[in-house]
Amino acid sequence: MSEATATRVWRDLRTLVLERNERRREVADALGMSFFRVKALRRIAADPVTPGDLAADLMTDRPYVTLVVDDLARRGLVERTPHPRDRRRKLLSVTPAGASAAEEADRILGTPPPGLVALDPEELAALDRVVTKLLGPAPG
Amino acid sequence: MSEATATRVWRDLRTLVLERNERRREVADALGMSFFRVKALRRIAADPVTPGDLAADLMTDRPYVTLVVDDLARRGLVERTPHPRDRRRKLLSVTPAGASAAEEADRILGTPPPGLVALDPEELAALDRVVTKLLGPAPG
DNA sequence: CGGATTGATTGTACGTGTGTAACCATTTCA
DNA sequence: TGAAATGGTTACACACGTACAATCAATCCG
Repeated sequence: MSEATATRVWRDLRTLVLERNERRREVADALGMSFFRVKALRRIAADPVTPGDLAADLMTDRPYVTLVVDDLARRGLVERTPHPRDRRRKLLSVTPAGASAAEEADRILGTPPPGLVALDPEELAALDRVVTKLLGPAPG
Repeated sequence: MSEATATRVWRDLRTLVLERNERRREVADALGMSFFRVKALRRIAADPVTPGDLAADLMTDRPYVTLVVDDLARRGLVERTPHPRDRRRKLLSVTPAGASAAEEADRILGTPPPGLVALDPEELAALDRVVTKLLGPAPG
């Protein structure tokens, strides 16, 4: 019984996030770049990284990160600075323009759907508790 | 206050669905095709459609649907049959092999994460209520 | 010191998805 | 009946992401 409920809830959660509130296209249009590059920019804006680490985070390889960073740098959003302790590496960081672009992306992606905001406080609090629990210990 | 909570819950929901349980790659690997084509196959399996309607559902254009359906047909997963009332149109439907491939995709995508199954029945029921409400009236 | 390894880059090839124009058969409608 | 519109297809150009091989500087380690 509970398993069937879990399956239905999971399907509904996917529908909510992936279908009713899919904003990849919106963000990509707003920033004028592919969603993949938005992810790269947001990752760099969150905290400076080396190209190698960025490649791992994006599930891609280093050569392609070079191309993506070239593009972001050409747009004036990202800078390459030398790594303080390893001259082979570079540190990728955002420029002010890059930071504000990343903020816009965060704003678009992070704005909760109206229905969520309109929930009764008790329902929202209950949802908050459960979701926090789900993200907590087990990576499930 | 409630708005801040909604924002946090939304971020957590996105993390849960998009990061902790992203299965696009897994499904694509399992079926040996791109996730986009998996979506096409699942859509056709759910109910026969015309190429034009499928294009609208997939947010793409008709010419590309032709290519995708060519590929799925070459794999023996999809068939084109004449439309009963309009000889311009065609009806796309799955073969038995296509149906079972779509079922496998559904199984992979639809299996709830362990943490969700492990919830207390009351918590799961509460989550079920709220999520159902969110999907209900307003499209938010 | 000197070979092996690491990190970033360049280059190349390929599959995939988007967008557009053109074509043909069929249907709709004046 | 004949012009316009619709639906699927073919063809083409292009951006994007994946995957490898190779190169070079810097670092690590025996």
